[in-house]
Amino acid sequence: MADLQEIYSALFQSFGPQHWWPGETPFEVMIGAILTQQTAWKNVEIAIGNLKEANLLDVEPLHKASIKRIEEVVRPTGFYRQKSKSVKNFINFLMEEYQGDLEKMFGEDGQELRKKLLSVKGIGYETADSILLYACEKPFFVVDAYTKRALRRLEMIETDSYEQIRTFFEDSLPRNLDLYKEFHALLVELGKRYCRPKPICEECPLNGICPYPRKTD
DNA sequence: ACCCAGGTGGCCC
DNA sequence: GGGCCACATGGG
Repeated sequence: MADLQEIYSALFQSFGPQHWWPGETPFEVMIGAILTQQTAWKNVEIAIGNLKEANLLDVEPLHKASIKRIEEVVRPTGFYRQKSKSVKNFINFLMEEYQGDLEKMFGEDGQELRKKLLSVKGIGYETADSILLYACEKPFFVVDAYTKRALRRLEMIETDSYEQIRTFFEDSLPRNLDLYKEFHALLVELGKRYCRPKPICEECPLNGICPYPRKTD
């Protein structure tokens, strides 16, 4: 069976560095992580643009902004009523826990911070780990739908459990921030291009490694 | 007219 | 712990 290093090498050789996360500041990364839930990144770009336009893309202004105002600017990302609440919940968390000072947040122990993030309504495993990895520089592997689908088709997992798949990556790879960042980004690129619900296996860089072309889900 | 997108919380068992 | 459902806009 294929191993993760082999898959990483094949993806990196084919796609090259992905320069993730696509955000200018850690705060933008964190808000983007919430807004991109079950949503194409293109829509998130519009919402981020709206937030910048409205000078809302920072802790203080978002803390003062009403839910209604936030709903208006994040509408293009879909689920906008839920997401505006999630953003508010997250900002309230930052204020209460760190007085809005992100440096205090970054200074916290990773495991402890993860528990706290997961207690915020609207932040689940993937969003928490995206924030931890790409904004806080804490080594947690991000698992998403593309990751699960790819590993399923590679026959490297049986489970669908987020935590089991995350620990599978973390136990199999060197604990390296840049590796985690790049690998997750490459898996998303794989998912977008080839490992789709309706797969496009012919030109997939994992062709020859992945048994899926000969099989079905 | 479908199907899909870098999920999550509530409810139920 | 897992299965099912609502949540919503925008693009192929």
